[in-house]
Amino acid sequence: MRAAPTILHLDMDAFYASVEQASKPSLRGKAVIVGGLGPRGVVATASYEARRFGVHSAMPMAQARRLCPNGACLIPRFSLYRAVSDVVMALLRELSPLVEPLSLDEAFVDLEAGGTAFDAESALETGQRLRADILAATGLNASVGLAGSKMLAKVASEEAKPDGLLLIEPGTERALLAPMSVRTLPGVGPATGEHLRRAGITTVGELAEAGEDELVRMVGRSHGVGLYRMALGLDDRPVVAERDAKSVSVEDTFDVDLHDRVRIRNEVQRLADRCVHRLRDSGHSGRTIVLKVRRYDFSTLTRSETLRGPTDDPAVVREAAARLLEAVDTTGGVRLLGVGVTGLADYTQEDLFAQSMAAEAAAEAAAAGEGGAVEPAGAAEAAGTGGAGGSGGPAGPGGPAEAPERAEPSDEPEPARERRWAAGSDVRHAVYGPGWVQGSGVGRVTVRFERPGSPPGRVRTFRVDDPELEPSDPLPLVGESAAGEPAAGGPVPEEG
DNA sequence: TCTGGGGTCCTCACCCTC
DNA sequence: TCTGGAGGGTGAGGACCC
Repeated sequence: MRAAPTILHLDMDAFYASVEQASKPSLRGKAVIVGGLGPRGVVATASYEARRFGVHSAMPMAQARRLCPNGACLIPRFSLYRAVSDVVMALLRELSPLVEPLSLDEAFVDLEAGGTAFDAESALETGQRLRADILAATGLNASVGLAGSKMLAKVASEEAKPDGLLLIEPGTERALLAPMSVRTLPGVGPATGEHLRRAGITTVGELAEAGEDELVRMVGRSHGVGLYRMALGLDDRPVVAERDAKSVSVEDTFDVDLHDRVRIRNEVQRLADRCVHRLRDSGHSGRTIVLKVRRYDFSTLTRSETLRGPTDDPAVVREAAARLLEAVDTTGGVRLLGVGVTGLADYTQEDLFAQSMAAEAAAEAAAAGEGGAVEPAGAAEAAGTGGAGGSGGPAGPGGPAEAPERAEPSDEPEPARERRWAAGSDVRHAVYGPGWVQGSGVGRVTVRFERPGSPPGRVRTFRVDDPELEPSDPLPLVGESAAGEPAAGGPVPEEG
C-alpha cells in the first residue's frame, strides 16, 4: 500500500541570515554571513548571496571572509531567531497536533493526523497556504517538501529550495532517488560517504543494487539495514511531537589554547556551573557527568562518571568534573572544554531523600509500625558527592550547594559597562533611536540606524563609551513597532 | 588563519553478576 | 569449586545532524 504524501517537511531558507536581512533593510540582497566572529569562529548560516562566493555553514569564518570580503559578518542573535521560530511553529501546530521540530528552522508535520490533508491535492494546497502564512507572519521564505515519509519529505524540501514546494508522488520515489548522491540520505555523512565511495557506490541507485547483506557487511548491522531501506524509499518512522531531552551540555572553544592547569580547572568549574544552570532551567537532573577536552591537535577525548543517583547540585557536578579533569593530560594545550550531564531524570536524589523523610514522618504519625520503604543511604551519599570515599578528588570541604549565580548571557546583548560592540548586535541611541552595530575598533563603533519596516538607514560613528549608546533587545520583524509598515517579504534576490 | 555548539545514536571494550 | 557464556551497566569514541 502506498502512503499518501501527507508528511510535510518545512525548512526555512538560510534562516539566521534571512532573519538578519529582514531585520536590517540595508542588508537585503547582500551577502550576509552569520557565525562566530572570533579567531576560531565558524559560519552558522550564509545568505544565498554569500553562497555564490562558495561560503557555506561549518566553514571557518576566516575562510569565509577571504572568499567573500564584502559580506556582512554578524554574530547570531538566538533570542530573535527563537521568537521567529515560535511564530512559525505555532502556524504548524494549527495544521496538526503532530509537529516534530528538528531545530529552530525545520520541522516535520503529519498533515493526515491533523485532518488538514488526505491526498496529494489537499497536501499541496495546505503546503502553499502554509508558505504564504509564514511569509505574512514573519516576512521570511520557507521551502516545503511533501511525501509519504519523513525521509522523502526532507528530500523534497531540499530539492524545492529556495522558496519552493515539491511533492513526491507515491510510486515515483525510487526513480527520483536513484540518480541522487548517497549523501542525500540522512545518516550518510563524510565518513560513510567516503566509505561507500571506496566501494564504488556513489548514488542511491547503486546503494539499492548493492543489497542489504553487502551494506550490513560494510557499515554494520543497524546502519546497513537502515541505509538499504532508505535507498528503496522505505521509511516508516512516525512524526513524534514530544521528544525527551537525553543530555544537557555546554562547551567553550578558546581563542587561544589554554596551558595553565589552574586556568583549565577554573574554566571547568565555570562550565559545570553553566551546565547545571541549563539543567535546572530544563527541569532536569542527571546521573552521568561528562567532561570533554579537545586538545591543541584537535584530538578530542571524553571522560565520564556515573553517580549513585541523579543530581542538579552544582557542587556535585563541579566536583565530578574536577575529578574527571585530574585523569586528563593537558600538556600541549587545550582548545576546547565542555561539561555535560546525561542520564536525565525529572527528580533528584535529594527529592527522594525528602520523600523518604516525609514518608517516615507520615509513618510515625500514623504509628502503624511499618518501616519506610525508601532507603535514604544512597541518596545521602550521592548528594554528598560520590567521591566522599577514597577517590582522592579535590572535594572541597562541603561548599555551599547553591545555584550558580552566573547568568548565561550567550545571546543577550553585552552589558553596557563592558563597552564591547559585536557586529550585528542591537543598540539604541538616545537621539537616533534603534540601530545595529556595523563594526567597531580603535575606540569607535559604527551604527546603522534602521529597523525591520524602514528603508535602509544611515550610518553614524560614535566613541565606544558614548553614554547615549546602549545595547538593546531585537525589534520584531513584523509588527506594530515597525512604523506601521509590514516588513518587506524577506530578502530581495538581486545581484550584489 | 583551519575546523563552533548542542545534541542523538551506535559500536565496542571491559567488568561484573548470574 | 571452577569455568564459560549471556547479558547488563559503564566508559570511550566516532559519525552524524542542524
